Amino acid sequence: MKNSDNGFDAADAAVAGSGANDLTEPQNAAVEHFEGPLLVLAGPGSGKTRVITRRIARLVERGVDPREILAITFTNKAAGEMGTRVQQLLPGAYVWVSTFHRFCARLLRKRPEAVGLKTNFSIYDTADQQQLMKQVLRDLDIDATHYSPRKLLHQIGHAKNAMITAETYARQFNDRVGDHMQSVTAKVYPAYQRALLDANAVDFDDLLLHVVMLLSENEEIRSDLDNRFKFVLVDEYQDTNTAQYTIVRALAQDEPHVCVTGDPDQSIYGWRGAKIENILKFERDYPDATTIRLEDNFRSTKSILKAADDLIAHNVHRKKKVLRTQNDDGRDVTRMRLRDGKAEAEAIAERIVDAHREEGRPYSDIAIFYRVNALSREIERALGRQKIPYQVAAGTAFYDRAEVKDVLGYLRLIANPDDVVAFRRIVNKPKRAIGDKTQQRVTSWAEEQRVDAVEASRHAEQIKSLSKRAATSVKKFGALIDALDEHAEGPVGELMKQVLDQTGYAEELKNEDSEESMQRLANVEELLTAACEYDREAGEEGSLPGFLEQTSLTNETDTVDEEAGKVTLMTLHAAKGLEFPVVFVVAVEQMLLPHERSLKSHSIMELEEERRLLFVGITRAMEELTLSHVERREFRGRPTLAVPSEFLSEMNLEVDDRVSDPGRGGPAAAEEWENHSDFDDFAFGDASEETENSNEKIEESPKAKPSQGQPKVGGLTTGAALLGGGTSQQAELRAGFAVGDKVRHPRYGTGIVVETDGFARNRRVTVEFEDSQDRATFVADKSPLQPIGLRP
DNA sequence: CTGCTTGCGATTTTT
DNA sequence: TCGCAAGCAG
Repeated sequence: MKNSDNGFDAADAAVAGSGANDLTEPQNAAVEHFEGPLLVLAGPGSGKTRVITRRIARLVERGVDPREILAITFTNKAAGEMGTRVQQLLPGAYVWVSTFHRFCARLLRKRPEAVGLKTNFSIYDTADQQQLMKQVLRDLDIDATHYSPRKLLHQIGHAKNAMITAETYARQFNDRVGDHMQSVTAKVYPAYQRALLDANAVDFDDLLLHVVMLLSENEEIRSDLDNRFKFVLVDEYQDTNTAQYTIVRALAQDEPHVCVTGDPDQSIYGWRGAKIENILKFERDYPDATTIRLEDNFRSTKSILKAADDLIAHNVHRKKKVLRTQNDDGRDVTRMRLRDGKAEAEAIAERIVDAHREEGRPYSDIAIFYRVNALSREIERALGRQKIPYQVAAGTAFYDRAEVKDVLGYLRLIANPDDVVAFRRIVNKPKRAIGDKTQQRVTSWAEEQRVDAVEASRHAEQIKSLSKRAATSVKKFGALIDALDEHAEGPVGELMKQVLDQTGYAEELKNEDSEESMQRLANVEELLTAACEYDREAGEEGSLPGFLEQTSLTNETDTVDEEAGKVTLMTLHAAKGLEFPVVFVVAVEQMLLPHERSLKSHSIMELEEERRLLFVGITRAMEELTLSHVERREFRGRPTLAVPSEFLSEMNLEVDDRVSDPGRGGPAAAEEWENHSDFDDFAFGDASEETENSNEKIEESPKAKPSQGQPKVGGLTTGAALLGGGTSQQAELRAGFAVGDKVRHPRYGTGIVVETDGFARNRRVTVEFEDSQDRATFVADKSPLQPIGLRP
């Protein structure tokens, strides 16, 4: 495996961007562009990262002070890589390369009081957020079963992404009747923010949002930073959310030398609040912007690029962009059809064995992508059977492991005694007989007395509600923290050793002496190593909050070995930014890719994001690409009929049908499957389930319910609905289907209307689907059929 | 206060 | 089907 644009060559260092001709013309133009806003639209594999680093080098060469340059990325990995490469081009020069979140954390550490924080604030991850939210709900007496912390946090996160503060949100939805969720959120959001502030903590979104506030309310700070960072570079600009966008704008107001790079066609994080519009409207935001397109692809074969181009051309909300390459045609891109998930996994495993044995492909050249993690299982099994080494790029991130979080919890509480989530996490770990009730009593007493939880523990005997026993335990805990506090100012490694030792945490793991506990002990030791490493690297600058910040903002999930000699399995999302000679994308099926959820939303934007996701997957491939789909897929234990993805028919692919192939899965097996009771449920949708079901496919045979009398809207044929007889505009559209119309069904994909029958509510349309070659009849009024394209 | 059981719920996840 | 989280007995 390689990271895209990772091929750092000696030439880079030697020429240091001095206009050498190892760059294409547009690449060179981007490097040479000096002042003023610059938009670089970079197609996949077009050498974007290389351009950015060279551009930074060139700026310095022109006399720009490296300290006036700020480069922002989304991931630590990208920041690290960019930092190293800049370092190689400009030895010794200090250019600030950082992620958005780290950048914001740094700013907030400098001016925490401006947003109501203290400098030692904690950074909460999603688990911490949920923990805190649970307490908030308990305090507000809100039923957590109907209003799950997860969902409420989702709402809040959404609002934060759109830069809606708690106050604004509350004002907007307080008196409004309607959406339950929103009115509950209106109550919960301010309380949650209050709780965060009380805990002297921020969540990831707050990191950005607080900075937005800081910059918008303090013109002095803003202009200072604007002038300090004369040149701002932002990578993956298509993934910025509203808060990030606002921050960039604030830093590029007086000195609008801002260079953003990205590819709208690779925007796949809309669901996380990323606004693809940010990059699309850049030229409007900065009217004198220069736009450069990097359209030469150095990665893929012509066949692969053609498939990618054909696919993405179907997106309507898009800036047209050419994809071209000097590379060979290469092998055809294959569309492989199999009987079921097992056959699919097996076929891929066999193909990999072949490629490895016959063609001498190293396993590390090969990657398998899927839409959802759950799909990795079957593939892992097949690879295991064939004894193919593989690695799954997902798994629980290192810092998400319980034992790691526990140890960090102690450090967090020592650094920030207000951190109630940390307090509650570790106060009874290992077991100290301080249960939920006791914890509750301690924290609420602390709140009343306006002291932190640790201070409350020190005075446990004063807490009237506690039993003598409980008070003793709690007081002991307070003394423990005091003892550990002694080491707070020293090296983090030393402090951590003391924590492991004095709390009895390490001992408990040792005593358990199971396979699992050994692993956990090893993880804890790894954390200790990381702490010592931090001490060494940070030197004088090192501090406990500094270490904690690093761990909170680092996801060690980047532990995918590049040269491990293993096949790599990962989600399509995780694949962004990587490249592999051989790529398989599995389960290219309706309901999976595009995913069910985007289909149900009936939103073109969401469907297009799914298409971009496949686009990203396809463009990772350098030489060989196989997209597979199956006839039936078992999902969550239920067998389901699978329909080829509508995206497949948007490309012109070589078909490899392993179902019709005799010897592989006979009709007998198929029948058995179809007799499964779930099948009926699936294909024909049962009225008893939901009336608004999307499965109102009627039997092809005239077994379907006969027309139950004509509607009393004589005269008008299809017009009834068209004139408003329907229930909604959607119904109007649906009822108006005519033979020859192109339509889309969320489950079956795209097709052509071949027959219509009945009127108004009973209007039925028969559609022939492109991919399954199946015909199906629907009640137009009730089906989720959507017209596509304009009727002549 | 802890250990077990049942039940629900379920994409994607840069920080 | 599976994994975690809330809910009850000892």
